Amino acid sequence: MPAGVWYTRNHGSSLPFPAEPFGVQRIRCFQAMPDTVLKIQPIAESQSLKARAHEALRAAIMNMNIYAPDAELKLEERDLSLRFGVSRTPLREALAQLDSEGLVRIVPRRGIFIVRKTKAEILDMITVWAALESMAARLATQVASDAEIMGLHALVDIFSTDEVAVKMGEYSDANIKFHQAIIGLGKCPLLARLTDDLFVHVRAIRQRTIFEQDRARRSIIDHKEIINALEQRHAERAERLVREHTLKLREHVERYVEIE
Amino acid sequence: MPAGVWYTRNHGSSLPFPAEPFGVQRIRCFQAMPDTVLKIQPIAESQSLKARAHEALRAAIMNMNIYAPDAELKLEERDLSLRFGVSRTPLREALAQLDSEGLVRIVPRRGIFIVRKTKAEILDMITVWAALESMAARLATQVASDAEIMGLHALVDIFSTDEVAVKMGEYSDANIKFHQAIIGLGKCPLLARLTDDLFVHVRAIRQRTIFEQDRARRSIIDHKEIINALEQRHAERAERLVREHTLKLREHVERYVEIE
DNA sequence: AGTTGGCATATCGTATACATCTTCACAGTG
DNA sequence: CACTGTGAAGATGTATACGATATGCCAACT
Repeated sequence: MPAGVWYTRNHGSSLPFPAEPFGVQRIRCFQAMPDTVLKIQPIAESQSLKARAHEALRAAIMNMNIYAPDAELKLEERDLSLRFGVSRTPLREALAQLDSEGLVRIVPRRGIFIVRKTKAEILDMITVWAALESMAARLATQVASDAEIMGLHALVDIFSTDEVAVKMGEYSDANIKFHQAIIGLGKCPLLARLTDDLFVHVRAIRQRTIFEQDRARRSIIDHKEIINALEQRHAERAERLVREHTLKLREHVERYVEIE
Repeated sequence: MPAGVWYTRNHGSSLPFPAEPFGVQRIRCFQAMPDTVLKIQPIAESQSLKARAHEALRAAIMNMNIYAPDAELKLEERDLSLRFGVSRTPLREALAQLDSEGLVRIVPRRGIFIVRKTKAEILDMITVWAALESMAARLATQVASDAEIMGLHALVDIFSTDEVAVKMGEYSDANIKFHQAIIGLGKCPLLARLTDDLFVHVRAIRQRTIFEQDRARRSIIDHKEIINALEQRHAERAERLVREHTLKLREHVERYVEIE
């Protein structure tokens, strides 16, 4: 058994269990594998309070309709601290991260506010989304498997262009999943991470606008064309269709949507 | 003088001076303007220690060649705390931000490490850069002024394709500025912010590769074509040229550059 | 000789304490 | 009546304290 294995195991992870200070007990964590060589899989890093607070806050904000007129946008550290049961320190570190992700804004000495984007910022986000998703589509034509591309049909075909009006809620979900799926097919983790940060806001807009002005029906048509381009491995076309599709959303928002 | 002016002035900013707690003294900040109406420009927010630490660390990391074999990648909180002259708390908040920006990685209980990207991650970053800059080019054809586009010549024309070999250092700078300029012309702040996060790494790669294999000469040719497309307000072409130009870099890195 | 166990030290994560600033209300003044 | 100044209360920014864990060294053992 090479010594390096143990270093690998130890590197970059502290233990997920609260108390287990003994080397011997650590070894017990390793279960005998059927293979002849011990296969080490990295242990999930112990979630620091900071990390957990970050996750919880992010989830909470994403589940909240921040564009509702009566949305409570101010966060109070002491309140959060009490509700999470941790002190302000890890909380503030989590908030600092959310700040640089653009989800909240820390105004020195004034407080922490959930960010409600202005219309201009939302248009920017849609633009960036178009750039990223269209690149993902381009990549997908090169790296996605046929099966993966085929999987997209499930998010589109069940809705005929007529049925859409009936299954509104479902289609809104499927619509959003479709776009996420394309980004996934690009197999570029950074692309996925960046769109994650935009997701809260773009999702809210997609949900809000999908049933305005016949957009759902046209959306399905676009999606089918996109799948087709991907299936044909036509990079330029797939990229262009995705970009144009998202820029249509941008156009629609610019013309018809009033924020606040 | 409308009362609202004062609110505007006070909102979202505390004072940039260390000690000035009196309203009367604050009023002295306002200088008489030639116009009849007092023009208020928002005062830069008082830099919290956190913000300053963030800025300083970011600058320090960006000025460091993190890909040098002997680069010191581990950061120690106490050391930084002493050198900055602030306590660990604001420092840690700054580091939490740098972590979510991807510039450093906080490994619980192990320390804080400046992130050295893997080759795969660098390829991803270049890909994303291509997506963003090409979108910026598209936007630039619509929103940039003629004068702004003309300004790009300054970063290209001074280097003839022959001279490039001579003025290596200068061209490396100009090359990078050219790409930043294009992104600026898109006038989409989000686009600029996202590329900022990629900048450290992409810049390092551009600097490292620009003089390999005749790339500088070809780069100038590409840049001239890009300017031309922008001048003609040809969105599709500008976008395509920028994308292809950056994807050439990606290709080059993938083939010839070894990271670590 | 190489490996294991124990201990000291340094560093990190978190909690708490303190200083400062903002906010809000109300009294005072023209 | 409107505006300005004052003060208390609450919230934030920062410093420090403390417990827990990782690391490195040295001795003991196989």
